[in-house]
Amino acid sequence: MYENLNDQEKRRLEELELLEQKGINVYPYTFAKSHNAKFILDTYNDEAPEILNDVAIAGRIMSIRRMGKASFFHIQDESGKIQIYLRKDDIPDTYDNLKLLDIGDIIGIKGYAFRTKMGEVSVHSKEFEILCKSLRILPIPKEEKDEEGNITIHDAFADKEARYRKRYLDLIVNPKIKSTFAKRSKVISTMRRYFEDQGWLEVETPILQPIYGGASAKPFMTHHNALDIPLYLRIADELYLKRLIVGGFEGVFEISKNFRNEGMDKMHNPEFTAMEIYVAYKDYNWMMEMTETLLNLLSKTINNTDQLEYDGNEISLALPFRRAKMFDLFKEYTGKDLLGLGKEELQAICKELDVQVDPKAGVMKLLDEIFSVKVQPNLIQPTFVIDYPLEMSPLAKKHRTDEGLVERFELYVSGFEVANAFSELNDPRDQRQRLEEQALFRADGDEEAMIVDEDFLYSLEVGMPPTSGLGVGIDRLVMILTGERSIRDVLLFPQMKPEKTV
RNA sequence: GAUCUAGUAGCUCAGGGGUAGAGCAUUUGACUUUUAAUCAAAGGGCCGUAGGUUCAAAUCCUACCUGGAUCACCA
Repeated sequence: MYENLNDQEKRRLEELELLEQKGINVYPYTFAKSHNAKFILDTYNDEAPEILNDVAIAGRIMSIRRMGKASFFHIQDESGKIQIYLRKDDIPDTYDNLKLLDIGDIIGIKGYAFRTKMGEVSVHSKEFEILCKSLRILPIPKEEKDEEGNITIHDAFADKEARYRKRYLDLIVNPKIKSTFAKRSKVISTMRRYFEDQGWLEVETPILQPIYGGASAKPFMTHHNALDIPLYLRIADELYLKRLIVGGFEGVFEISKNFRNEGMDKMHNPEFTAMEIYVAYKDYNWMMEMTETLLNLLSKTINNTDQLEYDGNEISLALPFRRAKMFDLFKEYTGKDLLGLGKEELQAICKELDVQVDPKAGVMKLLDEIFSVKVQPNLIQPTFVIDYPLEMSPLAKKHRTDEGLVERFELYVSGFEVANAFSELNDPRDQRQRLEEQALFRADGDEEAMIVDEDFLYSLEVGMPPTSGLGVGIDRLVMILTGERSIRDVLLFPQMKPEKTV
């Protein structure tokens, strides 16, 4: 049954069997915890230790120091670590069973809190109970505390591959990362509550879609056996959420996974969490205010401040955020007015600016390239980039005054995109024309161009009120708010190449 | 996809053609307020995988596998 065990693991299995031979249930059903570690450490009072005279705590053994007839363990629960003290005099019948415990086992302790001679608040155990035996070895680091209380970690479990593949080990031995995921959870719950408070409705739309759309991306494909049809995993929620605005909801949002069959790097995971929201009778100006208010709220809720540090930069999420027209930013960072320029002119400018481009690239691609290289890295402080060229944005409404542009913004923080929003295109004639253009790009070999979705067009023909929509990349937002540089560090289980044993 | 770089004990790493190394972890013994506990002794390895060069390969060469970094692709 267990064949590839090393000597340490075999010994643990033997210990488990020994405990069972003594009639001990190594995997019992419950344990009545009364406190967690942090509570005891926070509330222990040398003047009145009796208030913690009767505590029951449980956790995973993280260190063992046996001293003959007395032992010190550290156990770790969700809140943190606490030391426990066990003495043969207190538990003469079971003390020897401690020898059959290892780092990684989970135990329950009943006893009282006290402070040791060395000054550490601990729990003096009157009873202990095994709650789970661990058969595998944890990569436990050693912590050294100097006289000022500074902790130095030795032999940290730092191998990124191992940490991502075995996240449970990472969480056990690097408990600090828990706070990243607690913050992630709080970002989502705060956002959800904010939207609900405005009266907007959280909805769920299909992940399996016969026609995918709402973004320029390559999809994952699957197959439904009973219907014998291909289905695609969604790349965006947009087209379904807009149908709901057509249906009469005036504010809908969805927080969900999207899937894109593209490259992976520290900004991209094949599945990622997006929040999309659509609000009727609003435009992108209103949406900018909502977005900056939301981000400011999130930062204050998660980090208690609207200031943050990311990638060595001090970033202020104080209101309002900067708004800058895309073509003004081009002027600012390249010194050139690119508005209305053709392909040859842009190619010449790329050469002059030393921006490498594909010779086949069209006007949009050239603009995009110049933007990514010359403008984007400068957008450290939160900046709404507004008013994009029409061809870049097939679902956005034409600008009310500027020919050739659409009412769109993208929010950049620390040089990367966090949010994307439009005044949504609701003229069905214009929408049909734009999607048909996409179909031409597609026929021309652009795998990411959008597909004509007749039912979506039908819904616009039924009529969608003026609407503004926003999409936020939750993973990137969490990166910003937690200071993490890689998307893998804000995903509990990032996608990895399968391990091959060749 | 390209380039660079890494893979050696459970963990963190050293070794760079000639007997496989350290610290921690583990085992045994001592120790009833220790805390990187300490002291004494012991066990533990397909040196990522497969080929090649060589009298001899963890070490040199080639390919592959799996990471990391940078770039490319990509909202």
